Amino acid sequence: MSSRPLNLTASQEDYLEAILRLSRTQRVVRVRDIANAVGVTAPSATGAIGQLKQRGLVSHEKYEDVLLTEEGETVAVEVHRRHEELRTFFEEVLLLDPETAEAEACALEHSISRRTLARLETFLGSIHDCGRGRPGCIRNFRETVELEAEAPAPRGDEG
Amino acid sequence: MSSRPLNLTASQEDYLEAILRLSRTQRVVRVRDIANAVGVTAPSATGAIGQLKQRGLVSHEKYEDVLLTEEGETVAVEVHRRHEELRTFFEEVLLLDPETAEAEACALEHSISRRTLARLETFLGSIHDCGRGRPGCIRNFRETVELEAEAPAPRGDEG
DNA sequence: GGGGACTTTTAGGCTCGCCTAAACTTTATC
DNA sequence: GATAAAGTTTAGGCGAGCCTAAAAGTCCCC
Repeated sequence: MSSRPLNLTASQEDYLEAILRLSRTQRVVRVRDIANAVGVTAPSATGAIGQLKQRGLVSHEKYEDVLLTEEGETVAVEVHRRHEELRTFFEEVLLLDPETAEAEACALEHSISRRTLARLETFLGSIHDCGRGRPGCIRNFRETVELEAEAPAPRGDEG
Repeated sequence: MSSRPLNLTASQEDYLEAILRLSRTQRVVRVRDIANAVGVTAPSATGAIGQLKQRGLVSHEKYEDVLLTEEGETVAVEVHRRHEELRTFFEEVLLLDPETAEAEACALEHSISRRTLARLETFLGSIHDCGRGRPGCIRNFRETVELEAEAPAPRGDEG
C-alpha cells in the first residue's frame, strides 16, 4: 500500500497526473505532450521528468517517450483520485459550475491531507444518499444557490 | 470594497495574517514576532516586510515596529476571514478535530477562490440550521464519523 | 540519402522564498 | 556611560520552477 512519504512537490504531482491522463488517451506519451498538458515549455518538462525519473516514478530514455513506473502509476492514481474527489465535492455538493469545480480541484488537490480527503469522501457518501427525495438542509441550500444564480451578487476578481 | 487584484503570494498573505493576529494581542508588533509567527528566520521576515511595505500594505521604519496600513488591514482581514471560514467548515461540517481543521485551513486558504468560498459560506449556513433536531444525511454522517473514530481504519502518512 | 520540420536536450538566466553569517542598532544592566 | 544581550538588517547563497535561445537528435518525404 502507501509506504514512505515521498514528499512530492505540487508541481511534480501535476506532472504525474498529466502523464497518467495522457497515457490513458494515447499509445505513447512524449515530452511535448506533457509540456502542453502541464502548461510549461518543453525544457521545463524535460527537467521535471528528469526529477521524476531519479525518484523512480517514470522511466525515460533520451529522446524517447515517457512511461510511469509501477510506483509512479500508484502515486499518479492517488493524486488523480484526490483531484476527482475534490471536483465531485465542488460540483455535486457546493453546486459550482464544472469549470470552477475543476479549477478549484486543481488548485487544492496538492494541499489537502489524506485524513481530510477521507472525511470528505464519507461526507460525499452521506450527502449523496440525501439527495433522493428527502427534504432538509441540502434542499434549502440548492434553493438558495438557485436564487443566487438568478440574481447574481456583484463580484470582485477570482482567485 | 475589494478593488484591484493585488495578486499577493501565499507567503505574503501569511505574513499579513500573522501581523493582524499579533496586532490584536500585543501593543507593538516587531519583526521578531512576525518571524516567529510565520515560522521563518528574522532576515526572511525583514525581506518579506520590505515587500509588503513597497506595496503599501504595512508601514515600517528601520529597527522600528511594523504596522498594517489601512489597505493592509483590509487585506489581512479578508485573508483571515477565508481562514476562519475554512476552519469552521472543516471543524463543524467535516467534523475534523480542531488541530487538523486548523492545519487544513492554513494549507488551503491561499488557493481557494472567492466564488468557492462564498458558496462554502452559503453551505455552512444551510448546514448549520440543519443540525437542530432535524434528521437526515447530516445525522447519518455524524454517526458514520463517530463509528470510524471508535474503530479507526489503518492509515498512511499525513499530507 | 539530403533537407526541412519537429522534438528534445543543453546552457544560461530569472524570481521567489528561504537560509546562515556577520554587521549594525537598540535596549538593558551594572 | 561602557558593555552585554537582544533585535534587526545586510550580504551572500541555495533549491525549486519556470523561461529563452541554441544545439542535438529524430523523422519524413521527395
